[in-house]
Amino acid sequence: MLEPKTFADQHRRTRSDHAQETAADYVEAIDQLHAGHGKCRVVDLARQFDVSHVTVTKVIARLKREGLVISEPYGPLELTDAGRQLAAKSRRTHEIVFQFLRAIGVSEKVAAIDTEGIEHHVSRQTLECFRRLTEQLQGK
Amino acid sequence: MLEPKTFADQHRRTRSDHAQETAADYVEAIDQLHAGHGKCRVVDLARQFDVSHVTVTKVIARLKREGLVISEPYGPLELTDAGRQLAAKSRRTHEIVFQFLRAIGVSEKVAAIDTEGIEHHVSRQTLECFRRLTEQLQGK
DNA sequence: CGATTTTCGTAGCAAAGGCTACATTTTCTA
DNA sequence: TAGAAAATGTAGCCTTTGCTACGAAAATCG
Repeated sequence: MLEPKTFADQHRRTRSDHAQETAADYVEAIDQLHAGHGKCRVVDLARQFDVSHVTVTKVIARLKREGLVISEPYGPLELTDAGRQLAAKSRRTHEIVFQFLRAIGVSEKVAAIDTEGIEHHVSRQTLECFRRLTEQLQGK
Repeated sequence: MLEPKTFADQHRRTRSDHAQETAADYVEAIDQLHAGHGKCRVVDLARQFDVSHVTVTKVIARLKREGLVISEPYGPLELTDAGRQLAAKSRRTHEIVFQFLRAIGVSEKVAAIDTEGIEHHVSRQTLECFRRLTEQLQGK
């Protein structure tokens, strides 16, 4: 066990999962850009996240090390199976949180922003409560 | 400009406010430890956040530079007025989020954890929706 | 085809927040 | 009060995620 990532421990969660959040954001974006233009380039992500292409390159390098992304020099970015799985999971969570915020009365614009921040910090249990309440509120 | 700029604007927020989140967490903790034992020491924060005392020292050094904390060598940590204000605001937000999660059915344990993650990403508008819905659900 | 523009890679720097190891100061206790 | 224990400080290193600057590769345009 190289990394003691025992997330069973409770207090550790809020701190150092930042890299994991970034990973989720990136694969989600790659997935969506793929669905849109059919391909994803470094410069697309740079524009989307409003960072320099260098920052994107560095994050992508890490995601490649972690087996989430594949690409060749000057080539488009592709997700691995693991990358696609993470993207799908992120997208589902994102959607549940967003719909929940809309359902409780948050405006579309603000909900879009807050979802970005919240989605990485919602446990399975809370997510289920979100989904249930969204149904209830919509069922009215 | 192929992509709408709103995306970039949204992501800018989720990215680099980490230092501000840390500041809020720290002053909140300092405030609560103060309320508890009457004083707060580096080692208390180290235990609370489960990091080394060195990490705490470094964060505190930043918070001192930013005028949120005051302390003398080997002395206890004190909040400035600005620090207390931030702590109070953080505590209010924390409480609203926590009570909201409890109200929608999240267990106390999980709510405590998720609140830590969520509280820094909730806009004023969303917070107001949380508060309103909590009232409604409790009013039943 | 050549030239320009766009995209990408690399080098090097900074800030935050992690760590260990070791020195120092305070505090506790025998 | 002397010595041990606890707390704090300092030095030095790492990783992530930012940046600018500059050069190389690809794509586009004339």
